Amino acid sequence: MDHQPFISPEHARLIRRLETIAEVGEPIRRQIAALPLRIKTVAENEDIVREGDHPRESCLVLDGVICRYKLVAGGKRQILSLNFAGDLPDFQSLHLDAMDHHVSALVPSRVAFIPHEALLAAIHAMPELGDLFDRHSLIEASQFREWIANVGRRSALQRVAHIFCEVYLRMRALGLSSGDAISLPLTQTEIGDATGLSTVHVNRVMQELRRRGLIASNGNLHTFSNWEGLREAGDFDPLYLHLRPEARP
Amino acid sequence: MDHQPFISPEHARLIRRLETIAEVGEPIRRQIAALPLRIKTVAENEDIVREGDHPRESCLVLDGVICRYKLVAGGKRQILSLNFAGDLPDFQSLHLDAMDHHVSALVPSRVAFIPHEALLAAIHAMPELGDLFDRHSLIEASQFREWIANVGRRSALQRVAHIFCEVYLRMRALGLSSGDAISLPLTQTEIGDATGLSTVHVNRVMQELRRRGLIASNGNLHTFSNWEGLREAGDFDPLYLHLRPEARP
DNA sequence: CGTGTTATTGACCAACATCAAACTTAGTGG
DNA sequence: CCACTAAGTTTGATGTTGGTCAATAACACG
Repeated sequence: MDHQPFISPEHARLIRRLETIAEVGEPIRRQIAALPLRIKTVAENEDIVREGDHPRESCLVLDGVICRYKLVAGGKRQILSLNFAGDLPDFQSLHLDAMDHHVSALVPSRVAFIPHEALLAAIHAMPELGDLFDRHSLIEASQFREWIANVGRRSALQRVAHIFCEVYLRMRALGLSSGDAISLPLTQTEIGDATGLSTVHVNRVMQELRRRGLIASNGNLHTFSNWEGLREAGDFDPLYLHLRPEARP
Repeated sequence: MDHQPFISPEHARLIRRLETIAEVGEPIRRQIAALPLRIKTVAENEDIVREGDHPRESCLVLDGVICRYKLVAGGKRQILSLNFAGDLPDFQSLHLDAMDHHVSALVPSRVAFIPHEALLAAIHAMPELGDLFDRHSLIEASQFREWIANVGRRSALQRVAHIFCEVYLRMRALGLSSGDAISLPLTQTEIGDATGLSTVHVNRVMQELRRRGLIASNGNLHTFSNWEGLREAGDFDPLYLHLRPEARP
């Protein structure tokens, strides 16, 4: 009879992440635990992968905050996603040869690279793992869709409130929250790049959110004591995150 | 020795679509050709799938123009994608139980429904088909990312030019263009819903694009005789479409 | 302490939204 | 064939959200 295999804290990050969206059985855990990881520390604002690259490994976030972004004519930046421990921000490179965006660290972070061939072998050996990654990718696409609606059709205040709602729920599902608070080291410029707003306007919106008692910020610690109010202000419906019932609010 | 299997025009749509992003070998064609299709005609503005639904089949576009959209607080609509013959606008429902957006027809269209169990069986029988669908889904996610940047960080004129560039290249890859022109029955309100702009402003931007000689519209027929100019005006780089070399400009 | 980054403020401005009306076009039924 | 209608386009006037610029304040860190 098999005993419990050793699972490193790094592999555990990925397992925990996948558990937020589906049940992860023992055989899959084992398969994941056997993936080779090349661990790397990245500095603040260091690009991990750049647009046009042809990566041969995918990146797993271990600690810190990673973002994906694009630059448009005129040098303006659009952040496409925020990623935390367990996320796979360039899983796509497994099936697409060229990167269509950059991946970078917003704060000093730790990531692990998993060779594509190891991922393919693991998926081949256990198709259920492939299903899990499929689900992961499709949920990510769902998050992108919500962001299109967010920057396309919501007011500045709604956009900022919405992004805080999303990040709060996702971090909570990953066990990265403390009660109704999260530690999120984002500058107002970065919030603007994620919501399509200017830094100055983000500042004014944040003040308004604080004034309304929807967000209390103390440095990087953001507290949401009036979740229902924030949810409403941000026109937020968590359906699109497709979280498992266990990971939902 | 095997003879060529019969491939219906409906199945051929899907094969042609997949050929725009990867090589599709004979065994895969056969697998696709065996998929059961339930064909349906849909009226203009008819919802094919609604947010919250739990579909048990995925929808293949055969003819017409389909869009996905979300509604935000205040009733404003954001179009998330435009889909043409061969597209699978709710392939995701294969792995995600609840729809997080609506799918609807912008003009009278024809679609086919493929039962999830048939898709799963086909993928199980031929994992390469699964890889192909994975690639399809990941490219779709890439398009969503580009749309985030489009509505988030580009000017009105850039947004509209960009969307025409994308649609032109995609339709051309599918064989739906006639030289440097496409027939695209979109109202200016719909263009606004796709770009996060008001109808009135879309009208003014379209006039400017015509004035500059970048788009010539005659009813639904849009001609792009100055592709390079349009590309530049829209800050458009086709990399994110991940088209096969054969399908590129 | 000095230095660099981030947050905040105020003044001003531009892009785009909104509102309302006129115009065009494509059916549609008598 | 011709009103009649509905949908879409276009125009003008006006309003608002959010951008830009520039300066100051608050922090963090060596």
